[in-house]
Order: sequence, then structure tokens, then C-alpha cells
Amino acid sequence: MNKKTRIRFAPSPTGYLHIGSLRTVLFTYLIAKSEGGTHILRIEDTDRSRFVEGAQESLIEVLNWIGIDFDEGPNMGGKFGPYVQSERKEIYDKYKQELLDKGEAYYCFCTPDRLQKMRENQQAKKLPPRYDRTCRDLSKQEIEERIKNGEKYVIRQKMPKSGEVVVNDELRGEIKFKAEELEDHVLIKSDGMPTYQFAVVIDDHSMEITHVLRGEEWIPSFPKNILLYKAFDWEAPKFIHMPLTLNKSGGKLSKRQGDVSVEDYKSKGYLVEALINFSVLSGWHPKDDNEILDIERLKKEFNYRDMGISPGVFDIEKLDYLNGYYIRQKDIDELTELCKPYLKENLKKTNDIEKQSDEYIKKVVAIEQERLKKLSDIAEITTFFFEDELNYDHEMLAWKKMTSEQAKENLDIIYELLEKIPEENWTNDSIEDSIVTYLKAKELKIGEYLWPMRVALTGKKASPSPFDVAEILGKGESLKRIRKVK
RNA sequence: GGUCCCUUCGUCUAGUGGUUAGGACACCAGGUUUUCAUCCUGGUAACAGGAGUUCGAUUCUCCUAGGGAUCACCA
Repeated sequence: MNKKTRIRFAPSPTGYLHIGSLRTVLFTYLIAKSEGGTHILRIEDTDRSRFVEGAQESLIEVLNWIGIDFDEGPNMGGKFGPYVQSERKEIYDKYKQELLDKGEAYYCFCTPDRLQKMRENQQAKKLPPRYDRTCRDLSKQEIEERIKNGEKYVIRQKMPKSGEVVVNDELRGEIKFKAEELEDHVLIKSDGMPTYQFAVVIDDHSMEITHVLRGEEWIPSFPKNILLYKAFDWEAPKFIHMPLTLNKSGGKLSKRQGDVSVEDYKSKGYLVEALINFSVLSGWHPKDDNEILDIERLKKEFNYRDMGISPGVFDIEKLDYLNGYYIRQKDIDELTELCKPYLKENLKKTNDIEKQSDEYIKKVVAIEQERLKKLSDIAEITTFFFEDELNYDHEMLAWKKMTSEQAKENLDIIYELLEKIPEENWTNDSIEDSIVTYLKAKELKIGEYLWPMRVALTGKKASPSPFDVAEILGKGESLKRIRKVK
């Protein structure tokens, strides 16, 4: 009795992938994978006025970046195509006629002007704005005449005038709506294209979709969809409405208050692994308490029946943590490649990164790996590795209660020690050994020497160990930087 | 405003008719450490309120409150 799972991700091509939609695709993908089903991509572009050039291509590009694939879709074909709604007009026309013939839908000639006035009137009387069904019972003759006269029309669905519509959400159970709350909504627009409400039902049915996964914001129109299935006498798929993701102040995540597109996060240096792990944790939780989840593990463990239903706040700090975690796990060669674009961008003004050897860059990345929360952080914290002139306040050289005079004296000692280390022995270990051994023998305070040394080498208060920095900089450059202080 | 959805630490959440209400992020403290970061240890912190059912409710029911969504020829 169990049909093979067919689940679709149906974005409208806006030109970018909303961070909330990332969770949706992730879940459709995981449901498909965990149930051995088919993952389908369908483009919902029935609104011609919102056409965005190249949107479909860029959508597929991010989806590829995330690593989510489809079994059927616009560029890969499949038995149920086309997978782009604007190319399915004939199909919609056919079903539109069927509905009209059945008496479940009707022509409406009301002008947008009239409708707007109607709504204003209703609002003034504090009535809910709803279509007044003026055209619901026009005679066949009148309809034919008005069409002949070239009047524009839409097709509306005939909703029941009384009774109750009971719908079933897989997560929430039964939800009841009173029929009189429902509007005779538009199914076919005056340009002949279907509305979302009509197209989803037709497409989901004709593509044999078994699970509809969408955001909670669709619950209010859920009964309309179910009524359409009933009008056609079709069996409805399972509906899973996911809780919304809210911004920090509890509102809807929108463009105005910051980054909402996956592309934004990508360019800021967030890793796919982190984005996936973070997204899935909003609304779903593993059985054990290990929250580090990679895609392979998710494919095995994910079950939509365990999803939560309360809306969640988008917590960027947790995303940052996860991102830092995955950066620390990265193989150094791979991380270096990932960091290069950010280094290049930042060094345009000061230096040319192409002049640096790959070895050098790799060392710089390796030494900063545990400090990165985002890939983009690499640029700012490593400038001193690429600059010829360090700009910093020499007051900074003094450690705790030291004077800067003392700091300079201590640097003299460091300089002498470093100078004695032969070029071929210039490694962080031998540098550390030579300095620490000396300081300990003389019972000197380590911090009073290493702090000035680090500042002299990096010009920063926070940096990796001065031994590591010195090794990467090389003997000549290190000595030069210390000498400059004097 | 009508309708609908939601309600466990600040945030994401686990969980049960009887638990010291668990974990993660954040935060605080301590340790490692020359700084930052990492890492380790520990800590603060929650069942929205009321009524009912029950020997017993965070858990079940109802009400209230709060938050959110939606009310287009947009999806």
C-alpha cells in the first residue's frame, strides 16, 4: 500500500536561495534519501511579472555547491516533465476545462478596480475582505457574450458555502476550517497562467508527489488545496508544514535585516558543512545528544516524523561555532584553497599575493586555522604576514607593568638569541628552545620577553605564538622587524 | 480585526503521569598558556499563567495571556 516516496523542492526563481529554503531543500533531500525515494526539482515561475534573468541557473549553482542533487528536474529530465511551470500551460488548460465542466470553478469578469473598491468597502465595515461572488452564477449565455466582447476574466474556484473542511498535517494532526471563511480564490489569472494554488495541486498530482514539504505560512491556504484535490476527486499527498525561522527579534527573516541568502553566507566564508548542520538543527534533533551532523549521518538518521513544530530563532552564534568547528576539522590543503580568495581580496592594496609561494600561504593558514570562525576572517588577522611595514603603537610593546624602554631592552636580548640560530635551524621548536632555555636559566619572566617579541613581529595584541610567526616570516624578516623597534 | 499555528534555560532543543528536568550554543569561573584562539573542568539558567482530571502533573483537557502566520489575478 505504501507508495514509493516522491518529494519535490519547488522554489520560485527569485535569483537567490533564501536561508530558510535551504532548510526546506535539505529536508526534502533527506526525506527522499531516508525513504529511498525520488527527489524532484520544480520551478514555480507562474508569475511572469517577477521574472528574474538567470535565476534558475544561479539556483542550480547554489544547490550544487550545497551538494544536493535531484533525480528529476528541469535540466535532468524525467517522466513527469516539463519541470518548469511556465512550460506547463497546456496541462493547466486541460485541467482548468475539466474543473469548469464539473461546475467546480467559474468565470469571473470583475475588474481589479472593482475588487479593490469592494475590499475597501468591506474593510470600512470591518468585514473580512473577501470576494463577493458576483460572477459565481452567471448564465452560460452571458459568459459566452462577455468573452466574445473581449472582456478579461479569471477563473475562480467554487468554495462550499457552509460546512467544515478538515485537513491533516503530518506534524500537527487535524486542522479544521469553516467553509464560510474560505474565499472563491483565483485559479487562473487573466493572462491565462495559473496561480500558485492551482499549479501546485495540478503539478503535485500529475508528478505523483507523495509528500509536500513547505513552510508553515501555507497553512492558511491548506484547505483551498485540499478542496481542489476533492474537486478533481484526487487523493491528496501527505502535507508537512515546517515551522518558520524567525529573526532575533521574533519576526520573519527578511532581506531588510541582513543576510538571508545562502549566497551571502557562502561569500562571507561559511562552509557548506556548517550551513547544513546548523539548518537541520532547527526543527530536528538527533536521538542521541551529538549535534555534530554530517550529511551522511543525516541520510541515515533523519526522520521527518521527529520534526518539531514550534518556530525557531536564527542564532548566528551557533552557526559561527559550527563553522569554526568545521574549519578546524578541514584538511590544510583544502582550507588553504578555500582561504585564498579572501586573502587575495584583502591584499590587493598592500601586496600581491601571487608573489607569495603556496607553501608560505599554507603555513599562514595552518597557523590561524583554530582562530577562524569564518573563512573571511583569514584576511584581517594575517595582514602582518604580507606587509613590509607594520603600523602599530610602540606603547603596545610593553607587557603589563613594563615600560616601553624595558621592552626594547628585552627585545635586544631576543634579537641576540635569534641571531645566533643558524638559518637551517630556523624552526619554531628550535627558536622556542633557544629563547625559553635562556630565560629560564636566568630566571626571567617569559611574558616580559615573548610579549614584546610578538608585538614586534605582528604589530598585534592577539596573534599566534611568536615562535610560529618567526618561523614563517623567516630569520631575515624576523630580525628586521625586531631591529625596527630600536 | 477574522481565521489558523505555536509556547521547556537568553537561543536551538531532549524528555517523562512520579527525573537532581538532559544536551548544544552563548555567558561566567577555573585549568593549560607569553597574548588571542584551541582544548579540558566546573557553574548560572527553563517547564508562560490559571482551572480541571489524577494519589501525583512539565507531561492529558479546557481557558487566559503572549508570540507568529495569513487574509492578492505573489509565491
